[in-house]
Amino acid sequence: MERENLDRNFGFILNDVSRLMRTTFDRRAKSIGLTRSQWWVLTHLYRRDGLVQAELAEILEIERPTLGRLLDRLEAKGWLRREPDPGDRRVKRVFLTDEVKPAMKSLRRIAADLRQEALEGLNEKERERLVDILIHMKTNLLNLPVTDKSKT
Amino acid sequence: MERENLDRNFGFILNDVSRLMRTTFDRRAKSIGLTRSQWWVLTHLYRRDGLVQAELAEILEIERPTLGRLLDRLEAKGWLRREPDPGDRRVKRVFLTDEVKPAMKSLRRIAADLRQEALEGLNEKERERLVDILIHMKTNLLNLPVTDKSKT
DNA sequence: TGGTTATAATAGCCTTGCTTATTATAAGCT
DNA sequence: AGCTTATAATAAGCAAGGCTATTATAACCA
Repeated sequence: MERENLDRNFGFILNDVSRLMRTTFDRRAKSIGLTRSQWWVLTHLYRRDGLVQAELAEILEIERPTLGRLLDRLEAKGWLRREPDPGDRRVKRVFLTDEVKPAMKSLRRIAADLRQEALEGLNEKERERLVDILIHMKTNLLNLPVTDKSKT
Repeated sequence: MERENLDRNFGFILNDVSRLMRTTFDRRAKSIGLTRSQWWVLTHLYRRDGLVQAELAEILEIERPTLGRLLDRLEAKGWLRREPDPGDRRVKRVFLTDEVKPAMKSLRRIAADLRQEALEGLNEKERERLVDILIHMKTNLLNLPVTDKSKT
């Protein structure tokens, strides 16, 4: 047991697969000028335009400063704009610009293709099972106590 | 189909799970002063000390500059040292220092605990199946053509 | 031998994560 | 009203990915 099989360490395979999906997507989307993370932001705004930054960060499950910088870049490139909230001067609401729509279509296609290629050779049942397992794991991880727990 | 279910987009769930594993590990390992990526480097060196940087990057499946900076930090903190190769002056070989061994034990424990917690509620068969699926996906992704393929 | 090609490591730049700390503004309480 | 607490956004700093370009050295070949 000193010699666990590193090649089947699922934590790192998970990491590898996740990284490969991200980098492949980013390479393919490069000509459009968007990364996968940026596309994901736009996708959510596309469904619910005018969100407050804090809400959007919550939905995307990333920290607010992380989202802040993503929005900086997206705004600089003209994909969205931030507008002050009339009722609360701390708040900024985020709105997509019109340039977004056509790009979204290409990106959705890139995403769908990549998903298809990644899952090639797995039948529908296996795919469903995979998603179920991942959701299960995510729930496990979100329910971990925040504290160190190096005892037990 | 305009309204695909974002919550079951496996690419992003995968990303979430991977990120949660990483950040949880890193928080727990913080007191030791190592990150998960750094631990992974040490783990491989522990098995094969004295590797050339390029070989190590290949094994870890990360780019050489990425590894280079990881090694910078690890070297600065005294976990390893780089030594010139006597036969090829371009090459540096990487060796663990003695401080590493005790830390490795704690980290292996943190990793095992986390793995256990993440997989809680999944039986052995499901776990095996998960790893099989992930390896399958990884193979798919590694075999993708490098080119853009926005046709097809 | 000398010129070209290939390889190892690194520098430099960009993105996206997380943390912690600041600043401005709201909300809530006495 | 005024004080305290909470919240929104951002700044600043660190880590780890990627990519491209540089530099030093080997290897190859003519």
